[in-house]
Order: sequence, then structure tokens, then C-alpha cells
Amino acid sequence: MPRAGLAPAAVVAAGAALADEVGFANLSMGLVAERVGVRTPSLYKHVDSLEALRRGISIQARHELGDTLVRATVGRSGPDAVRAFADAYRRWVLDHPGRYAATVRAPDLDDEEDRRAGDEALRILLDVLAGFGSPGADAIDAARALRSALHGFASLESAGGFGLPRDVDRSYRFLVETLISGLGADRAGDGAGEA
Amino acid sequence: MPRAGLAPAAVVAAGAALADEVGFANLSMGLVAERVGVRTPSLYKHVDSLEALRRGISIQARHELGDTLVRATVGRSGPDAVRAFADAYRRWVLDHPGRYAATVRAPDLDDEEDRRAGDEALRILLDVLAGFGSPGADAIDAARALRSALHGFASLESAGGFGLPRDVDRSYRFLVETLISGLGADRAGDGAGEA
DNA sequence: AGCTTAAAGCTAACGCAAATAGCTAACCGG
DNA sequence: CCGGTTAGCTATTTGCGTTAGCTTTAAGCT
Repeated sequence: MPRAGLAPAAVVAAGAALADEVGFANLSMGLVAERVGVRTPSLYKHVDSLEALRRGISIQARHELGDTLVRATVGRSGPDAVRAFADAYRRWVLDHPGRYAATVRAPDLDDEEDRRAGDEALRILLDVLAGFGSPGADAIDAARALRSALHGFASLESAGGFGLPRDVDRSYRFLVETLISGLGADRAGDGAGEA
Repeated sequence: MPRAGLAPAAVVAAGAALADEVGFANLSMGLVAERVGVRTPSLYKHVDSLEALRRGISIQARHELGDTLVRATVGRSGPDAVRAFADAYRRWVLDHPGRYAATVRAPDLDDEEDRRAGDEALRILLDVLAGFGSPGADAIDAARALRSALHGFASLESAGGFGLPRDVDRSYRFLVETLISGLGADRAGDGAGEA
């Protein structure tokens, strides 16, 4: 029997591709094995378990998303950077639904690499928002607001949550502009800003 | 052997309670059976399958969330209604993480009841936003924006996605006020408003 | 080249959860 | 009191994750 010449990274990559096709939750060792041309138990020579494979996909996906976001926003600033960030974010999620589902899993706090991959997108976001004029607003709050909104929209859209025929692109643009407008406004004294 | 006096609704209710404890994804027929004091195969006299049980939990949870939101917002309007809606939403999600995960599943488009339960929250949201002065903004866009933001925040928080020690309540208030402020602003000509 | 050895692949088998089959006993209408 | 319906049971099947243990490949050393 000829060897497949497999490596852990190849298994993770195949798993990520498969997750985009069948859904992250439907990933199974059998499917991955078939995809890489090997019998199921052979996979255990490269990954410890299905759980470990999922974690590997999650970490890889977060890096890919991070790279995409950096590339999309480099050289831009202010509202323009936010728009570019938002567009790249949504595009990537739609193109990689399985990988995206993987990124959402709560990082294992005991796993250094896992935690760092999770912080990556947040750091990029803070850079994008740096110098964005929102008086009295903490940068962390702004980053969380933007991340929540984009994540919420993307995950609802990806899950088919928008039933109505209203144009979804348009709704997304509305969301992004609403946030940009809201982040730019001075709302001193509303109880969330200041101090 | 004495009978347990079970009914489909009781099984679904037990499943929902269990989902909040162990997570919607970790729900199993065995756990539910143990909870209601019956052997696993007996459950199939009341629900067709695990998948059907999940759907039942999902529908019930959506109704519960809808009721909660209606009760929280009745008698209020404008920004005040939005705040009440947002607070009730987050509170419910934190109190019922398993049920909330169930509500996020994409409704089965072939199932009338499932689809209607999914529309319920949206209708409430449209009522809350009715008459909210956002010139040039389509109500559907505004509803999607708010829903995305709240869902995104709640699901990230519920999944433990906010690693940093920054106060989460504060970030939530910031998000809600940002949206209210953004929705109230006139942004004619930004490409998303103005029909 | 030939020998040794780590590891990549295989088949076989186990454990667990979902689901089905078929039996038994409890309640409900007469 | 009696017959039918049905909730519950045990036993069994199927499918997937995982482990055990064997075989063969390929790489490294002399």
C-alpha cells in the first residue's frame, strides 16, 4: 500500500475545507478520512481526536480571518477603515461558513496558542478604531460593539436567519453606517461614556 | 411499574431546562430520559427523534423569548423601548444559554410553525422601532441592525468570547446607546438610506 | 547495498448514543 | 369486569469515535 504522505497540517486543512461544505457541526472523522484518501483510524496518527482537530481548524481559521482583515484595512483609517473591515469580514464569513463557525468557539483558556489566536482579530479591530473620534468612549467598548454587530449579522445571515426578501447587502450597509455614525457622535452623559 | 405520566410538552420542557445546564449541543436522549425518570427508548413514545426534540425546544424557546420581550417593552416607545428591549434580551440570554442557542438554529422552511416562531421576535422588534425617527431608513434594515448587534453581543458573551477584564455591562450599554444614536441620526445620501 | 527502526497505514474490536422491534403492564371506555 | 390503547420496558441494530495491535513503507546509518 502506497503512503498518502499526510501531515497534521494537511489533515487540518482538509477538515477546514470540509467544514465549509458540510458545516462545522457535521464534521466527522470518517468524512475527513475519505477526503484525504485514508481509512478513519489512520487519522489518529496525525491528530489526537476529533476535538483536537476542531481546535486546530479553529486556530487556523482565526489566523486566516485575521490575515484577511489586515490586508483589507492596511493603509486606511477612520470610517473608511471600518467599512473595509466590515466588508472583508462579511465576505470571508459567507465564503467560509464552516471555518467561521469554528472561530466562534470559546477559546480554551488553558491553551496559550488558542487564546492568542482569539485575541488577534480584537487587536486588529483596536488598530482600525484607533484615532476614531468617539469622545468619551473606551476603545474596548467600541471594539466590542463593532465586533458584536458584525458577528451577529454575519452569523445570522450565514445561518439563513434573514427570511424576508429585503436586500441583505443593503441592510448590511445600513448597519455599518449606523455604527459609524453612532461611534462618531458625542454622547457624553449617557451613562456609558465619560470617566 | 408505575407510569411517569409523561407528555410531549413535558419532554420538551425538560429538554429545554437541561439544555441550559449542559449546553444545547450536548443534549442527549439519555440525559433527558434520566431527567424525566424514564429509560431512553421510552422517550420515543413522545418525540420522534433527537432532531425533533431540538426543534420543539427551539420553537418553545422562541415563544418564551418573544413573551419576555413583549412584556419588557409594552407601554414604552422610542429610545426607551429600545433600551428595555435590549436589556430584556441580554438578561434572558444569560439566564437561558441553552434555550438561546436553540433559538438561533435556522428555522426549517418546510415547517410552518417553526417559521412563524422565528418571525415573532422580528415583529416585536418592528413594533419597538415603529415611529423611531430614523429618516430615510427602512424599518427592516433597522430591525436587522438591532437584532444583529444584540444577538452578536449576547452570543459572544454567552460563549465566553470577551476575554478582557473590561466591564461587560458597560460595553453593552455603550453598544445600545451607539445604536440608538446612530439610528436617530439623519444619514441621507450614505447609500443605505433614502429608498 | 543491506540492516535497523520510527512511523504511516491497515483491519479488528470496543464503547457509547440514536433509533427500532417487540413484549408487558397500566389506564380508559364500555 | 373486560378489551383496547399506549406508556414503559428490555433487547438489538447501526453508526461513529477511539484504541489495540499488526504490517509495510521509507528513511537513516554503516
